[in-house]
Amino acid sequence: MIVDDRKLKILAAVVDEYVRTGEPVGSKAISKLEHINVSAATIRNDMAALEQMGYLEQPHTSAGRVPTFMGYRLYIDELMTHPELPDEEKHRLDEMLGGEDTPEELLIQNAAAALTELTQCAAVVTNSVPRFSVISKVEVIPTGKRLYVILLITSNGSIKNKACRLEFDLNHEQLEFFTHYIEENLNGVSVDELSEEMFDKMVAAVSAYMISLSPLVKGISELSEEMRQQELTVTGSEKLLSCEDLDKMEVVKFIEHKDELSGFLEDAFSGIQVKFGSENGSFAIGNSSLIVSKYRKGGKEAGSLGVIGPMRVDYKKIIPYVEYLTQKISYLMSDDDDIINGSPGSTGGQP
Amino acid sequence: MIVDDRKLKILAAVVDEYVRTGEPVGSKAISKLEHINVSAATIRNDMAALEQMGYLEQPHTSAGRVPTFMGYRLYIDELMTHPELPDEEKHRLDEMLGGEDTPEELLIQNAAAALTELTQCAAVVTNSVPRFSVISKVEVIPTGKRLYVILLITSNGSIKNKACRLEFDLNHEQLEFFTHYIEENLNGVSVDELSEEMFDKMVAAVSAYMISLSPLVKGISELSEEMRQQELTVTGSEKLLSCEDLDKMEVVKFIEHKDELSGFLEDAFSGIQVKFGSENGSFAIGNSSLIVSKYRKGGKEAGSLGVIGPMRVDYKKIIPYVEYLTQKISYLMSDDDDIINGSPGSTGGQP
DNA sequence: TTTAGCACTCAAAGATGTAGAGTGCTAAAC
DNA sequence: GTTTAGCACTCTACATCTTTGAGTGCTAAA
Repeated sequence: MIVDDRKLKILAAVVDEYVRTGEPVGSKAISKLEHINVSAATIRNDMAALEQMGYLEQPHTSAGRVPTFMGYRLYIDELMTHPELPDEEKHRLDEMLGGEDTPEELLIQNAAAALTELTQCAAVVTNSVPRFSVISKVEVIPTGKRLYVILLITSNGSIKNKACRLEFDLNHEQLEFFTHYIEENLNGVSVDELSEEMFDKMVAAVSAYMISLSPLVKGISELSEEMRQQELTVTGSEKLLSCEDLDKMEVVKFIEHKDELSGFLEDAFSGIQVKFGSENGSFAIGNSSLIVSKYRKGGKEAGSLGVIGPMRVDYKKIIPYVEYLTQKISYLMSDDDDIINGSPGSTGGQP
Repeated sequence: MIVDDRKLKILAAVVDEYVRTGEPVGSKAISKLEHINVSAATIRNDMAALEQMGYLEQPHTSAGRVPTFMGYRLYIDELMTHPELPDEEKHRLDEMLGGEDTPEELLIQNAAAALTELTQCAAVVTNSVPRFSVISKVEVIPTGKRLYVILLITSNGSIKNKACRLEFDLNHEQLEFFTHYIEENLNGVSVDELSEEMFDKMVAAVSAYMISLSPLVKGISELSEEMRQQELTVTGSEKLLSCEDLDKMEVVKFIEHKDELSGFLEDAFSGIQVKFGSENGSFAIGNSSLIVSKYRKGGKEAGSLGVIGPMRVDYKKIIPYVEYLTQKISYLMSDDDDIINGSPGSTGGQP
């Protein structure tokens, strides 16, 4: 079976029409399109061929054709025309994102809100994980009887704290020793490098000096674990429920277990990706489609952003949105970066 | 129209049956109940009267009757029998909550988990707001060029932090002055007492010394605002999605905007409360019912805990659960109180 | 005041019929 | 060889009709 140009053109036309109308499309409808110059009968023959090759299918004998997910795949990867977003749309998105001084968190939230509104689908975003930022400061502050607060600050400005109860109170000298030890071992280490073993070694080292210090190390370890954690947010999931193409039960299950998506997003390659619900296990809304891209921060991949909708979704419209937002956010974040980085080495002015 | 005892008895029976079966209940079904000794025809007359008074309604002419929300209201407030929870159930709940040394946070979480499991509805809890705890420590830590982290700790152990950028770097003396000033003005002040004016006065005071300190005061003000904020957690919301009586779209919207409930919970009176989704604007899942109660800490109302389910829910079962958990948590928290309070005055061991 | 009986109503579910869209196949035209 | 027109065929969606059963309201008797 030869896949000639005309067949591909017809496949593309079927996808476009189906996306537009939501109804199975027949040979007649295609033949009426401006850019198609063959009769309905010819199209019928080609459609039968495309069906045999697995790109189209018929819901029932006397219905038009619907793209299979192989058909969509071919369309997206090879056939789709990919227009640049017009300037006015870009400005609109810029406004929705917020200006240069918008905090990172809000930037991501705004992107999600914009995607939900513009695409009428659910948006999925992950926050920027500070993978390549380094520990810039660790403080241990006494706050009460045997009660201490650990404070962890990284070069990208994220701050975490945790209360910690020890078995004995530390005297000035012990606290000094511990702070000094931690500073030497952790300052400048990237969040991603921090490993279980590293902390085990540290526990061993400080225990030799004083056993009751080890809860502090454990606390720091937990904090760094928290920092590495990426949070996944899905907004506008109600749009999926009002979508006829999707099984409500599956949507509900997905909403309940959206965290499972997170591993999948991390594994993805860079650049824009389109995955169908049926193509993998963990993200299993049948008939659904996930369009994501990774944004960067300071040149490194930091998080993902995209859209979940029915497979029958306007890829021509959505892909440019996701692409532009990714670029813009990457740009805005890299811009911020050096302002926040400050002078991470400084442990500055304690009285 | 007279509302005699028999009519009330019949209303109660209709609610009970409807809660049990989920189907509109007819006169025949009621007449078969053990404690009802009149014929179906009599019941029909009474039901017609109850319908006219607005307590019952018919989905269509030849169907049985369903309680209106006025009917539920009357049932809950006046008719329902209210059994004491049997001891074995109490013990079961006690175990699910955890022992006396369970931290407050966990206590609340466990209560939510218990409610979800026992009622097969969503549970809603708010954390114990540190309204009456006092500021025990404020620190300002330099972390980079013109970059400072403010740390706020209260007597009940909650910790908040915030990054803050100044226009100039502070020298040792300025930082000392500021820390000292804040300590004098805020230590021992209860979180609830902190007011806008108080901070305005402080800004004025420190500005006289150095204008660039005011962002720090503003930061502290924002942190204290955050502290006063109550966090609302909804667990088991998936139960609502698998509930036929509720509109899935509304449920999903509620899950995404659950924060809106928080204001509503704060306004509630003490004691157990039952509110229907249709009875107020901000909590708008049609046909839903919210059963909440406030727990106390040290004699003062500290937070809420309860259940969200369909209006057709087993009030006889759920209300005792919520009531008992509220009492138990109030008891456990008042017990804990002095352990956690520690030594709030101490600003301890800075080198 | 309560009850039995009966005619009435209505929704849900099944049966039947029709219209229309779309197909595959064949034979003729290019 | 490829494309097209024509035609019989298939199947769904929709509308209409019928049946069934649960439940009611009303009336007259207990």
